[in-house]
Amino acid sequence: MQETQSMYRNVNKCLNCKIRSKIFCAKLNEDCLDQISKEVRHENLPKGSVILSQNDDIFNIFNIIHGIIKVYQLNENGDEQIIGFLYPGDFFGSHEGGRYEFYAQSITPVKLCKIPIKEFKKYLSLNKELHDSFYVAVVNELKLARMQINILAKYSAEEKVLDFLKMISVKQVGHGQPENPINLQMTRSDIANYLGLKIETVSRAITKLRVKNIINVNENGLLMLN
Amino acid sequence: MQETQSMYRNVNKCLNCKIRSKIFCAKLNEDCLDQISKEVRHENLPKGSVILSQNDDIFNIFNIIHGIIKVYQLNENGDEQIIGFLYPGDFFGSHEGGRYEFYAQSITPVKLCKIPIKEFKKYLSLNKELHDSFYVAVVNELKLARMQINILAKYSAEEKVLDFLKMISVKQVGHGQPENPINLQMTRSDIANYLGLKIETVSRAITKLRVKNIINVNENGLLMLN
DNA sequence: AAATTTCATTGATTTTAATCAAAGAAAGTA
DNA sequence: TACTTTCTTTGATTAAAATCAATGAAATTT
Repeated sequence: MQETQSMYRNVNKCLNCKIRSKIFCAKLNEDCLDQISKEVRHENLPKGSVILSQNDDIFNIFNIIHGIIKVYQLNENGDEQIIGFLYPGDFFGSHEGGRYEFYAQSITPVKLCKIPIKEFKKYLSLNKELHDSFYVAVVNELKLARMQINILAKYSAEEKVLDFLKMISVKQVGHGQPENPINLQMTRSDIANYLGLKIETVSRAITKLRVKNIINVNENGLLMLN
Repeated sequence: MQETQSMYRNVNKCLNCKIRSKIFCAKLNEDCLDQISKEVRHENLPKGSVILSQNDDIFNIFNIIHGIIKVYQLNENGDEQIIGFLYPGDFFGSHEGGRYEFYAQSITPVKLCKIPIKEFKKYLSLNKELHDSFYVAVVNELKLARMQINILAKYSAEEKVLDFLKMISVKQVGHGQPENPINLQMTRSDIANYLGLKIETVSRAITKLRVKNIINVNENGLLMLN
């Protein structure tokens, strides 16, 4: 009896999942969802939580239900290098080689869906569509990485910062939010790191863009692209 | 009779391929190699040839048999942004979405193995290992892209150039050559572009590294990492 | 081989971003 | 609420890379 209750609760977790249509779980039929919902755990974590670390063994993959995560690597000097920001509907943690390739840390409070990789791999090998959606996910990561390369290679700080703001705006739209205002949840320090700049330079670039009326600040202090 | 001759010639092309063990073709059995060798074409191209262009429909995928290729995108200002250099044994041209994601241009004379994607896809769907090796290839591209991000985000030109030289050295070793001397087939302009610097800055950085004895120039004028 | 073009290095100057420093704003804690 | 800490902006100065310019070296063409 208790088992049945628990089952139903779990089925609901996946069947009623708000981000399911956006993620690879959209490829799973009801039977699969039924089974896998027993394995997934929802986790609520405060801002600043390190969810996974580079080189750790992979035990779980994660979907972001809400909140924002920054993804970074440590370079050979031990310095953090941010390589991306993840939003609701994004997933992370799957890699060839069995070890995580980066650190993932929440920059807002987050709600995550945590799936044990061991259980999940069973469905991967059975479901070609599901398998393909992982391939597409990596291809997408590659596109984002190359977008970052194109931004980093720009010569002026102003261009880099403007491109960054546009990128976040586009990301927002992709996650069902309006393109303006730009919800910069990350700190200036995170932006600077992502762009290969110093925080003062980012701050001054934003000021210059405002003076040039390329962006402006709305009544709530949020940035707007003009 | 002529048909048979032609067949044998083609079989030999793949069976005797020098880079086969390094690439996805290693996953094909003799039967497959036999069949596919009828479809592949070898192409010898001079330095400076544009092999494929961003947004073109994908008709072929390519393996590099020898020579070096630069891969670049055009940014929104129409400027070239180099996102990688490819060496013998590297393959390129496969993408989700049916269109090439970048330009590929030879920076030395090259010999390529050209495989029609339409024919090749038949084997892909039948051979899981082959399919997986494509996934691994994308994951590898992603690793390289993130390596470039880590280099681009560095604050000093000297660090960027040194990291670049080390990267090329490691690439050489991965392709069976010694780590020294460093065979920089690309121009200073290409290096500068890859690193988000100007050619004069690259040149000066190399001079500084030499003065500091971090690198030196051998009798043939080639760079050596100390 | 000579001429031309492309590529690489170095110098002088200008522009830009980093650094150092301080103050103001926002967020978190007692 | 007051206090503390963190984050952001702005100013002054320094350091680094871009730009402008010229020369030298290498590769390509005739």
